[in-house]
Amino acid sequence: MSKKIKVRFAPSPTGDLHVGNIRTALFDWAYARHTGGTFLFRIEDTDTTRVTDEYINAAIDTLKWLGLDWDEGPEVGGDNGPYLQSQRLDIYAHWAAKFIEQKDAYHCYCSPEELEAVREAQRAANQAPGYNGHCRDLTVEQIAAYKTQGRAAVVRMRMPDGGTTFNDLIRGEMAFDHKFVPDFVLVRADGSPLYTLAVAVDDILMKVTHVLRGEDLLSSTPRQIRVYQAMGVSLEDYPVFAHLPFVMGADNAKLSKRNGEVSIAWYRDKGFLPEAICNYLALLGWSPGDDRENLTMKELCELFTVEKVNSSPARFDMKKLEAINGDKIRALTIDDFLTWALPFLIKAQVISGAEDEVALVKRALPIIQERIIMLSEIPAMLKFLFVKDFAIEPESLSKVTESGAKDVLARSLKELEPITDWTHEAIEAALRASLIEEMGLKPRIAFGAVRIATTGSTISPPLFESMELLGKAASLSRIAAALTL
RNA sequence: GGCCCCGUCGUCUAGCGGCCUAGGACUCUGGCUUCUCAAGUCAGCUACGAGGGUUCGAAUCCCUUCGGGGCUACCA
Repeated sequence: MSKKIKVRFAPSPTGDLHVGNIRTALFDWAYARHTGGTFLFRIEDTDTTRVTDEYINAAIDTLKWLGLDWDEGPEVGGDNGPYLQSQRLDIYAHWAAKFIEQKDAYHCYCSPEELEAVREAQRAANQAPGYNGHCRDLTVEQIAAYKTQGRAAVVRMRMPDGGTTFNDLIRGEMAFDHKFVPDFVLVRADGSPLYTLAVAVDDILMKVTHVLRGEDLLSSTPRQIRVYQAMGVSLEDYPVFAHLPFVMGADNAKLSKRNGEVSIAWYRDKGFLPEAICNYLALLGWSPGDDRENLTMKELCELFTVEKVNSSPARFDMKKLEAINGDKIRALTIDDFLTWALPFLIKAQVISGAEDEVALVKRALPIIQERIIMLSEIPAMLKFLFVKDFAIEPESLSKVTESGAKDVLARSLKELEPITDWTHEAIEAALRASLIEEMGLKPRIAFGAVRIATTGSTISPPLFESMELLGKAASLSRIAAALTL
């Protein structure tokens, strides 16, 4: 029996989680769910100068919002915690000491300045910059001398001659010659651990079986494997690696602040649905193999396999995300749509959230559902139903003050006044009979004038439905008001 | 510079030696529908980076080349 699959997502929250992080998290999660395995969430906060509590909490919040639930990690706990590396310092210290004792690692007394000088020289000589092994085999006298100078040492892993090979699930057989993998630092001079130590130790201790991560970590894999060896892990207990291709910005550079929106918080504020974001991101670097594209989270889990992940990088395309978001919004039930819409309307101060307002919003949602691609468009679309100080947008004013329009409005007023059952059918029947048939006007001209008078804009939800929602009193008073302009 | 990864329409992709005069989706263009805007629907544009091989046959295999990206930290 093969062991149960455990996939981990281990971000280093040095800022808000961005699109690339989330795509990785999504794949990690989907793979765990697909295989019936465990999804583990770990915070890599060994770089205390860059990771903050605020970012950690934001990361937790973002994953929850997206619906990527984890089985082990912050808040939910688990048998292999703690899941914040900053709380596991003693564990790393133990292994670092052991590595030194085993001579797998050694103290390096070179100062940052000296190392930089070496690299500078290497660059000048057109050589590959990298640690030159200066402190690999210091004598006791040399060590004593350094100590007398008061030098603090880092712990460096000794890379043996030879190479490392491993099978990447996405890229196949990978081979790295140790000539190009210099001895690397495990522990800083102040005693704090580095990612290089912590990832490897944690993946083993937390019994992670599959490491799916960004391809930027591909060339650091031999270092992780070196740590497994030093830990005495047997080959069959090494995690399996799969290096995901990048998500890039429009100009082919890595996605960044200046190159497309990266922060998931931005997408949330804009009114993208989590399911749309996940659906779109899943299609970046992966496809189910057939022509299916509109997938629910459930279908995603059922269909997702690492083998189907592409090896080439993908460009982020906002237009396609928008298209998918529009699809997802249209697929929402009215109750769900209402739940998503309300916060946007309240935040924009279109409504306060009162019961009668919510009821009206609920009636109005069906007519705007197929007209928006983002939830943030809702306030502008429904504003006309709620504004106290109604005013026609300046750029459309002329279309309602011209004499032809005046005739249309005057006639409309006359025809609408007697209507007792204020429904869009009755409104439409009355206006069509008078404006189109009797006055012989083109619908777009006639209805255009009424639209501007009642909704304040040339663009609105369907006119008759809008007027029904607005109510008879408000509709008539707005038309009457337009007549006086 | 060195090491590594990658290369099919504008974009995301299907394709894993013959089913490909390369399919789907988004975008774009045009038509239909139509009270505006959408939605829907129909049609169209556009791709195997280049050059060599291997083969009866290559987008699919090999080599070279060009192009893009990553790593080369006491970041992750």
